[in-house]
Amino acid sequence: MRGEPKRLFPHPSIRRLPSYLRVLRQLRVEGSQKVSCTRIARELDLDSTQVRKDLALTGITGRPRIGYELSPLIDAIENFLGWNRVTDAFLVGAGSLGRALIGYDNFLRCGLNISAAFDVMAEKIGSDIFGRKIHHLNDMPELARRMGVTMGILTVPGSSAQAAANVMVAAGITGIWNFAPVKLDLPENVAVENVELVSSLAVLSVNMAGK
Amino acid sequence: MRGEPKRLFPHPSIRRLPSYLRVLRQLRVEGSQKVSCTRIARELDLDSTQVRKDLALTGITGRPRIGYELSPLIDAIENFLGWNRVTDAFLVGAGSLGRALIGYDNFLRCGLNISAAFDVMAEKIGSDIFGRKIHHLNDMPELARRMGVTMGILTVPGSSAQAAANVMVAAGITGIWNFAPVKLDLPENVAVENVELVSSLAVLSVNMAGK
DNA sequence: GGGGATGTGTTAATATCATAGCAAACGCAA
DNA sequence: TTGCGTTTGCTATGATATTAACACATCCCC
Repeated sequence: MRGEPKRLFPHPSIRRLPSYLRVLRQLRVEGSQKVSCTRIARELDLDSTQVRKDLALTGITGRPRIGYELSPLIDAIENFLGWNRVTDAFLVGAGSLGRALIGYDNFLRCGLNISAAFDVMAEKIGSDIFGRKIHHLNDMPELARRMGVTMGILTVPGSSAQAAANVMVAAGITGIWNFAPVKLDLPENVAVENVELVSSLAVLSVNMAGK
Repeated sequence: MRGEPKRLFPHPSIRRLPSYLRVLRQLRVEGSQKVSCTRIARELDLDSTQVRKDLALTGITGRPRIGYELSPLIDAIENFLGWNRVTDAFLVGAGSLGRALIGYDNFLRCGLNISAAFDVMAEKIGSDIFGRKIHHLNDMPELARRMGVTMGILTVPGSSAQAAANVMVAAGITGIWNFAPVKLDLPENVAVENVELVSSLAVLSVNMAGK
């Protein structure tokens, strides 16, 4: 038996939505006002039926022979993902990966604002990365409470990930974006999304070997 | 119709193998000499049957009531993934993400050695990151040929990703680990693995919203 | 030695996801 | 207005992946 008993929406679909958003925004910049699934599918090398199904679960509806109106569609996807509002997040682990994520301006389009960073190394505390202050991890509970932050990004080494996650949970974090190569042990009510870079590398490795 | 017609091994299984490897190495450090699927499954919150099946495709075999011998199992997985040998790779895009990847020592355990970096910004050329020289992208073909490098890591902004990828292909790269939020248009014989960070964020977003 | 507990390997069943097929909706051109 | 081609939305088929079921092998304890 696994963690989540039922899934409301298919994971693969959710993972594809951001790429749809990308091409839709691009098309809008280019001046389009409507778009067909066929077009999106061609752009991303997917099946058009699949695109249609994915879009359907955002609740939007298209018109035969026309397709979808671009702006409402973009709004629908953003709304579905909760990216139409800005979500503040705290980053834990001000190493080079953390620095890279803070500087990654693409997240703004996803409604993600990394409002502060945390670490435990004394020499880092007080300095800042791209304008975000680095605080001591111990100050997180108070700051999270005061600023109402519930999302955390974990970019510490694997060896200290669980300990850091514990502090985050104690601070009231309910969603952790975990970049550490560790299976975190967390309460039921905390959502986790693991970014396993090496898993991705593994796929590339076997694909290259198979050619 | 999609790109790859047939897949030799199930993707989900391949993606899980590195986490098994992590657990197994940890157990070895702790002094174990054998391990059961049940144990691994518990450690990672998976189904034991699934673990057994995944391990089976590396070709190794266990013994009832005993489990698997640790070291041969680790070797089998590493061998399956091609991580028992060092693979040199070139990194394109010496921004903060590129820097983070170069400094990520975990890749050594995956047989990945980022041997040089490339960029197009004049002020970066000639300097180095963690001991890796930054060359001009135009020098890549010659260096790739000379050093026999066939794997590339793409960490440039989306807007310049396709152009950079074209240079990589021309340089003889046959596998691209793509961190740019773009669907690359590449020849048939080049393997790509896309790391879509925002897809991962999307999943976290809807999971948090659903709690 | 002889149960019992545990763990593998395999086959079968289920759930999930992707793909194909088709009718109805609609704009466009004649 | 009428026929044609396109595109949606739905249904059903097929592929893949996960979970369950079970027979057999091995060790431990008695």
